[in-house]
Amino acid sequence: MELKVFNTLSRSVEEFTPLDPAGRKVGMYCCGPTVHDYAHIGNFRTFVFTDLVRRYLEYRGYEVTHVMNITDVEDKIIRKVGESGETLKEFTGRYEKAFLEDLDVLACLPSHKRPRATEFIGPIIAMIRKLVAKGVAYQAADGSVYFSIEKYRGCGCCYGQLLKLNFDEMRVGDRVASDEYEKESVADFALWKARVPADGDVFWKSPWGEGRPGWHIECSAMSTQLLGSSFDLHLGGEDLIFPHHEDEIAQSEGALDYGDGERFVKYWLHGSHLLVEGKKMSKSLGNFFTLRDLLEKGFNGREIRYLMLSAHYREQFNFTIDGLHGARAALDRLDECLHKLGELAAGETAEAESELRTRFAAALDDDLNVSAAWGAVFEWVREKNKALAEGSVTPAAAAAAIAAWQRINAVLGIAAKEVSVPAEIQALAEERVAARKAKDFARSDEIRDQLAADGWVIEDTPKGPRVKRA
RNA sequence: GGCGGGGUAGCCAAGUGGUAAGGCAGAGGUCUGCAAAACCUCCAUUCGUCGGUUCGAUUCCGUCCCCCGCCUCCA
Repeated sequence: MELKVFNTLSRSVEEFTPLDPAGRKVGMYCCGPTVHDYAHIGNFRTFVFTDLVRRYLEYRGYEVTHVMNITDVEDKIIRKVGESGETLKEFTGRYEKAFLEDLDVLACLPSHKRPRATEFIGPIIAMIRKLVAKGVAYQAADGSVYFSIEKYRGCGCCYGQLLKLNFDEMRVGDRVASDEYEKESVADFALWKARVPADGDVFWKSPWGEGRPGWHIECSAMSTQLLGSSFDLHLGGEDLIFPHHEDEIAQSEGALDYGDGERFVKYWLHGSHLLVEGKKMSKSLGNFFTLRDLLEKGFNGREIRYLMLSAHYREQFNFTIDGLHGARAALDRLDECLHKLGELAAGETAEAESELRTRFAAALDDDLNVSAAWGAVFEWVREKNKALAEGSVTPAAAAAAIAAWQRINAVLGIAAKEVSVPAEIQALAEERVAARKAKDFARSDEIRDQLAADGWVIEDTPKGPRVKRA
């Protein structure tokens, strides 16, 4: 089976074939966060999605170079820096650190490269220079440099690759007063923003005077610098399709020289947004959550990751607190099965059994159908549980099952953390065994309540008691 | 207004021109001193509406209703 993905460029599912003639190396760029606040779970759905893509490519044997940028200069950041009295670096550094911690909580693998916009001012300026030299960018009376869509189109280039655009029907001016800029056309976008007093100390020198980069240009400059002028995959949230990604294409294909059939990015993948309790997240509705909010409610990263991975990435997903409870229950069931298999395998090793892996890969090959992949996992759990209950699993078979699980969990990334039982808890459990033997049920129930109060659940199995974290 | 994505059991969510994965919740059972937990079994004659094509449609086409996203710096 071949891996197939939905490419926004063609609006269809296509077979994934890397640009690398050897078919091995894959370059993947993801639009990272703007570090001006703690990221919310909507942001993280996208990052969990990109993590799934990266992990599955690696599972399939590709050598992935994963780049995720940090946008550390932008309007909101500049405003907040001005209010906070901190330097740009202090301010963005704090949120960048928090973001990376959050990614780790969600078991998202760190990208191989993590460029910051402020560290690529040189390449950004170089790219703008090329655009100006080619005549598709111009400096306006306000000192800023803009990309001219009309001139770009005039060169035979296509603006509107990711979506159908109809400028006549667009509602211009809803968000940005069109007279705020001195652009030749409202459709044009800023490459370099001239310094204004409100920018404070945040500015760089450029051939067009002091200022700072526009938003879209950083991604074009960083991605092509780090992955080459053409690379395989570019991912992000669906809202970035327009204008951000469309503008990235325009800038890159406008500035760099591409041969016949060559283009900036081969596959564009976009993740849909999530709703929270059926509504778009908003602070006024009280359904706006950062990852940290959910952790404070007592949920953990794997539960949140599991929930985010329960729906297909191109479907809008309804994230609910109820769903998180469901995620916990589902993971408990999986953990239970793996625990039993692990006990039975007792350190034996074996080749991974193939059926689970086959079904799992078939599901993910189909445009990353992770829901179907989970279906395969849980059917496997039921089969294993049944066999375990019948006593028909050999230690070698258990080891083969565990090995298969470990292989697919390299993609899913939701392995349970080993929990060690403290000595005093273990001692209480043993005391309860003695009490039960002596038919002192009052005492044994008392111990059970005590353990429960300490956050431990005791299970009486045919092989004796088992203590678990509640 | 333009463009796009959806409506599948109480909830979440896959999927298919041939009769509906999976998870949660719920019900029954096994186990247990009683429980809990765990495990097993069951749980959509039906896929928003009304038509059409077809031997057969939830799946294709058309209509209507509803929800959601983007439309210039929001993942």
